[in-house]
Amino acid sequence: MAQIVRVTASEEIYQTLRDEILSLRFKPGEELNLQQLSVQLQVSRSPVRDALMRLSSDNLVDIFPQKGTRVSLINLKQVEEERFLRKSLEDHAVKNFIYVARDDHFKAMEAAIEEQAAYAIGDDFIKFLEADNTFHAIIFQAIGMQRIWNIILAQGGNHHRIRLLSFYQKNVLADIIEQHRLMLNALKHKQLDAILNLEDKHLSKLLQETELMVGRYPEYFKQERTYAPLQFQHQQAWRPS
Amino acid sequence: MAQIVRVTASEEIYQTLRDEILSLRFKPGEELNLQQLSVQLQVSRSPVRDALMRLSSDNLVDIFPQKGTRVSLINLKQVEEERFLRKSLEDHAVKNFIYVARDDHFKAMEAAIEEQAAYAIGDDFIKFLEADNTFHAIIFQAIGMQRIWNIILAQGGNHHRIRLLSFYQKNVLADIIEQHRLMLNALKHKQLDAILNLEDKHLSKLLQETELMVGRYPEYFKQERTYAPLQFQHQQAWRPS
DNA sequence: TCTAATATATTAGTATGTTAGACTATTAGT
DNA sequence: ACTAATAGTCTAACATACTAATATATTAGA
Repeated sequence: MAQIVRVTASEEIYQTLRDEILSLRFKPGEELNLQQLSVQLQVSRSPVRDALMRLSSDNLVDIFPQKGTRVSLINLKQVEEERFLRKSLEDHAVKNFIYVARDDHFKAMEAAIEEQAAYAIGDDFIKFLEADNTFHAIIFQAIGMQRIWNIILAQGGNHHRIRLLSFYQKNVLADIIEQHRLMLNALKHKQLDAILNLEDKHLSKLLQETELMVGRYPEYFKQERTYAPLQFQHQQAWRPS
Repeated sequence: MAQIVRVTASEEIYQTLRDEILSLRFKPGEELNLQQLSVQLQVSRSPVRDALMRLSSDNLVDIFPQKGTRVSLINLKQVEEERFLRKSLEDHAVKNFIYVARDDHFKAMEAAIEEQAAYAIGDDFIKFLEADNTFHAIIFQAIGMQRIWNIILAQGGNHHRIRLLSFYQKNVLADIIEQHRLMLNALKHKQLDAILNLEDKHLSKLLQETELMVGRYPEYFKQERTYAPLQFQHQQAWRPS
């Protein structure tokens, strides 16, 4: 049964823009002009608007009615919540995973680590993060919770971007690879406590790095608690400069 | 500072339709005609379409391009995943909650339980479920993770609907209230294990009820893998073995 | 020079027209 | 009667037009 997957313009544009934002090629705070985008992408405003609305519900863009749209700043409160989400779900997933894990899962995870190592050498941060995601995705795949992983991805835009920034720090990549090796080993031996501790360690490291990142790229971060723009109706004071 | 909250037609329609679906006034499987809805709601197709797209990413409607749109059937696999999501996040939340819980939190939870009891007497299932949600929302509110609770709500449409169906069973409401009382008591005494066990018990009860519901309302459930509707969400690259 | 009123430009939200895919009913050919 | 082609009728996706809200530039008045 050959499924014909119809890819709409809206879907394609969504993926394209999401990619640009998550890769930081579109900078946090950067203006996104609907009119201009539709000209560049050679389509009408409708599919572009659809894509921007979806990105808004991903918290990746802020839409200010009658004012403009911009790539969302990295909101530290949201990063915290995305990490809470991720930690909760991974802990639970891992608990189930050790009972169903098969050798081919471990093989795939090893492959993902090797892939990471290769991209680390070439300093290809984006591919590195993709391989990192693959490593974790395998766990959710194995327990039949693919959709849960998709939620983590969809809701993890702020976390994703700050991680990408952190890769510019020395040793960060090597540390991640080492942690993955340790984690894989613990998974193989069903050492649940060790796994959860590793994750905690990983997370506290990220917290340290976050401070560094805010210091280095202050313009990318939401500094003050202002009025949070809601998904589709907003009332925030923001002036395009 | 009087914030003028601009409520768009699109937003209003989204809430309205979502309400209709979650309350089961719109039946699972029921067709939703864009043209027809826009006439009924006295607006153009645009805001209705926006609302339907958002409902699609909530997994509450399925959009089949060039074919039609319908209220999504209750997908048991998705129910399972929504419960995984909820259980993971609540466990983690409760662990944090017992350290920050104050008396006014407990008071609010007691009030929510009393509210439930009142609605149970009147067999107002929808309000009952609202009060149920309030009970759990307080925990997330207390630990500053309101957005996490919003994710549970947004992603919990299938779970919500099957719970609502289950209320037609005898004793279900009374059992839930009793469980909440036990849980609140355990929370007050920081008995973490007791809380987690109560949640597990609660969940296994739901599994039993699920089977009953499928038998009673088979037309509301997705039985077989048919054509996958176009999903407005991110697809992950890794393929199953 | 400074402030206030007003015109102008720009924006997202909404309305409406058009296109193309998917199904159904009908008809033509055997 | 049965199949194959086709016309007609649905639909959502996409394009375009319009409206109302908001920011900015300009002007008038002191």
